[in-house]
Amino acid sequence: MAEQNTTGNPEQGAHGGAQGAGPGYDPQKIEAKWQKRWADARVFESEVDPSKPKYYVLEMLPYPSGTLHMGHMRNYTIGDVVARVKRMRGFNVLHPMGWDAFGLPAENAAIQNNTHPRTWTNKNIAEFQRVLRRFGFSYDWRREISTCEPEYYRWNQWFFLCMLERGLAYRKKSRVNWCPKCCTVLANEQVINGGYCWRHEDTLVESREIEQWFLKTTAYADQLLDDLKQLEGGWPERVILMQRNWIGKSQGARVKFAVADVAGAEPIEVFTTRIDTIYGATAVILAPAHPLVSKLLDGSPVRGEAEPKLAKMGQASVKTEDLATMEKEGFFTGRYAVNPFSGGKIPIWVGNFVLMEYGTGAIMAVPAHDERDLEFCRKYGLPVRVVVEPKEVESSKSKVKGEKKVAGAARSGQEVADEAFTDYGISVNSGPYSGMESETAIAKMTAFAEQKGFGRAETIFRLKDWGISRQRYWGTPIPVVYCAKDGIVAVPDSDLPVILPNDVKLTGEGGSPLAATPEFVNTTCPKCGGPARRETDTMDTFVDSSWYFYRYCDPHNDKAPYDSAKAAYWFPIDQYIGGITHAILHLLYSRFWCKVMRDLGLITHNEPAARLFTQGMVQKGGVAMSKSRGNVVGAEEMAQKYGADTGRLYTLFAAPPEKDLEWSEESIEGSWRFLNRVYRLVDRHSAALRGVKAGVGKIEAPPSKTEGGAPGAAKERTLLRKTHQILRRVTQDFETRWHFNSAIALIMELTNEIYGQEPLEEGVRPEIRKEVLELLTLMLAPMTPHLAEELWEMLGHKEGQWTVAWPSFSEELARDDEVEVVVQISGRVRGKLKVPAGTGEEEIVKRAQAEPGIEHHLSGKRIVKRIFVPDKLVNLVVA
RNA sequence: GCCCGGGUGGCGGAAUGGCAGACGCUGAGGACUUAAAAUCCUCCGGGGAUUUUUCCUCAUGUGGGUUCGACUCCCACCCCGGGCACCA
Repeated sequence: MAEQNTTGNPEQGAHGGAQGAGPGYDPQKIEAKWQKRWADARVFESEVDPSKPKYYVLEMLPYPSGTLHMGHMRNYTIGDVVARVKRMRGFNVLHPMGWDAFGLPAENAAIQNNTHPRTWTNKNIAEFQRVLRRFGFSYDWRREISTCEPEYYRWNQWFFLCMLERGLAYRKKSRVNWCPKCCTVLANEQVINGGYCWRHEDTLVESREIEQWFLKTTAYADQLLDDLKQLEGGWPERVILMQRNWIGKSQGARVKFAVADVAGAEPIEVFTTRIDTIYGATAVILAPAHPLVSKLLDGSPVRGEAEPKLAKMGQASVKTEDLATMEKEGFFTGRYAVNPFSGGKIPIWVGNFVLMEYGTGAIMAVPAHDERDLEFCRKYGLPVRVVVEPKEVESSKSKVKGEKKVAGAARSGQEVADEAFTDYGISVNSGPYSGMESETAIAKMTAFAEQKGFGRAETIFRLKDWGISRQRYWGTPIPVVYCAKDGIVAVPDSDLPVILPNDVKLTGEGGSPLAATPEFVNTTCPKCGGPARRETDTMDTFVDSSWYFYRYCDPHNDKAPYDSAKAAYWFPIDQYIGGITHAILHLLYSRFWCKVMRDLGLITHNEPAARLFTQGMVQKGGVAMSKSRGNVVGAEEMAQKYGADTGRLYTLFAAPPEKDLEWSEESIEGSWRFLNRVYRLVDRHSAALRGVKAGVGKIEAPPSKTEGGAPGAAKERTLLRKTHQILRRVTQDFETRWHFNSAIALIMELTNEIYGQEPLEEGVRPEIRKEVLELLTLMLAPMTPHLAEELWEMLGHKEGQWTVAWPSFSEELARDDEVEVVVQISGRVRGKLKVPAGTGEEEIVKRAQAEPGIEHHLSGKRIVKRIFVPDKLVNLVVA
């Protein structure tokens, strides 16, 4: 075994080396040792403590399926570094972990393997937990939650009832997205790539109509939008933007068009953001599903030919992918509408591009100023009437474009050429509004419509209410019963939780498994005591993850979801970390839930997370790691081969945290080598330094040149200077910018410097050697905590490193006494000068001019200007 | 189509408007070794001049601009990645 002392073969650590007790770096042994010490000392357990500043750092909770791979570990490593740095900085850190344990894969796996979703889930949780512990993440495991436990989901039910009581939860029949593979309803957000299931990317989503439970997210649309402002600076701009687009606020007006020549006909309401273009409306177009369509066709002269067309549209594909490119189709209803402004009669059409779900399901077509309308009207020969003209043609660029548009735009409202002019401009051909700027016209015309009672200003949102019903087993039962006498009855609080029965047949064949379980379905009405049926839908799992981080504050509370006082201490989350994939769904629902809880009086803040960080993916072969692609690098495998610290270091070093990272087996070897290098360095010196009384912060001033007359005084100064300079920069990288990769580069640089000064015993006093090596281990502590602890102990410390604060650097020691000043001639580097720090401009210029390599650049020329940056650069501009 | 990111050596990536390529990987050479592994040291963007030392020059997607000085700021364009997309 002796010859293996310095082995760098990672396999040795895992196998032979571990039992050998040789002095080499043995991560298996070291990591187990320190994980136990931390657990015994309860280092990561935290409680409410108003005397200390708090810091809540959280990584998005995982869905426990498949294997934990390095993609997961990157996320947790970033969070762990932040948690450990903040802890070293004196914060009371809350850093919890839990399991998003409900969901379809468990149910599918159970069907496939003939087991129970709970068995499958708990097995995975045990597995995940073991691997996370193996990586030494600083979680307070006492706070672990699992969303499939009744202790947790009971509060989903409780929140649901609160919302039901307040009208925020309601039931309605609605057209839904149905995935034939999941056999369940999907939220809009779960339909991806223009019509495919988010879990089964090859499965086209169908459209069905079912009774569903909804949560009224739209009641908070304005707040969800407005409060995004509070997140600016703390959340990535693009996430804010994606949410803003998703909410899709649109300000405009609702305008009624009366139907001509039909006695008692209901007027058609349209929504428009451009009421100023109404004089240019040449048709009113209804969505095929609009309820007025059949009434208009009733008795219409064209009824015969129109009805088959309507029927055909009704069964058109639901692929939203096609929607964008689909040919616009439509037909005339035989009826006319009256333009409330001009009094003119325009035809009423039905068009497949008009969406029933958006606005009023009807539009006015203004072909001259809307591209879609233009396309439609062209196709069917409807007239195009120009009512807005560009303001003065300012630039040559817009002239080119403008020419095209304005060319045919004769004032008469004849056919215009080519493109619709959709910008704001000046109204023309618009009765009394002609000559007004678009903004003015919009305001005046909206006011007029309001005054006359045929319209009003209106704001609409793209955001829809959140459909939470799932016809599946493995989720939170929705706590209501249906009674023949009393209708929909809420399960009283005292009867919560409505327990998800264990004994259920899972077949995977359509419909809800709960509905086929009579023991669950048949119950009594809480109101009248008569027979009743339970709701058999379960909740979308996004409900679970919408508030789980509050439960971490108070995970065992059986009287309330959490104690408000505890939440008030810990919230908002100071740093939330997760993938960009959750930029809309999870984060929007969480924000909604927060606002509901605030209105319930549970909390007082508006937003759950002050800062959000979206880390990049870990890829292999250019694509994200996933089990289905078969390109995962297993976390446990890494821990066995190199140890957790190497795995952690590599994911931090290989790329900045926000960027995607391409996994490289060769590069991780580099991280492994580096840790070995550090280990050997400290190991070599530890015996001599163990008893030395000195260490961090004890050295405050640089040793003077003459100190002890030692020839190594310069060496000591160099070492101390480098160490403190790097400590300063590493501190910045951790605190202000999360540049973990460059922090590691700096620590490597320091290690190289120390190696370069070996043997340190020659000329460097023990207390200085000790200070330098201690700072090195402390800088590594947040990233490779096990190794750092081990080295700290090797240097003679009885108390764990967790008791030590982040070191502060000494400006005095970091100061350069000699600097290299760059000499530029007319902006080009021509030389460098070594001068004492703080040398003045005159002196530098004098020396620069005397420099041999520089002379010839100056000869025969006149210096017309000079720029001087102290201790950095001098630039002589010559003519 | 609209809105965000991003283009730097063979590769991953560094650079408050001030020496482009830190640090690592790969590769080459050397030391140690009987040998290999490991370790330690040196070199490693292109072109040119100089027999060494060294010097010049081009170079951060392309083209302009601002500046004493631009990877960094401004304008236009090209390419790659992502999001949204008949939203009236």
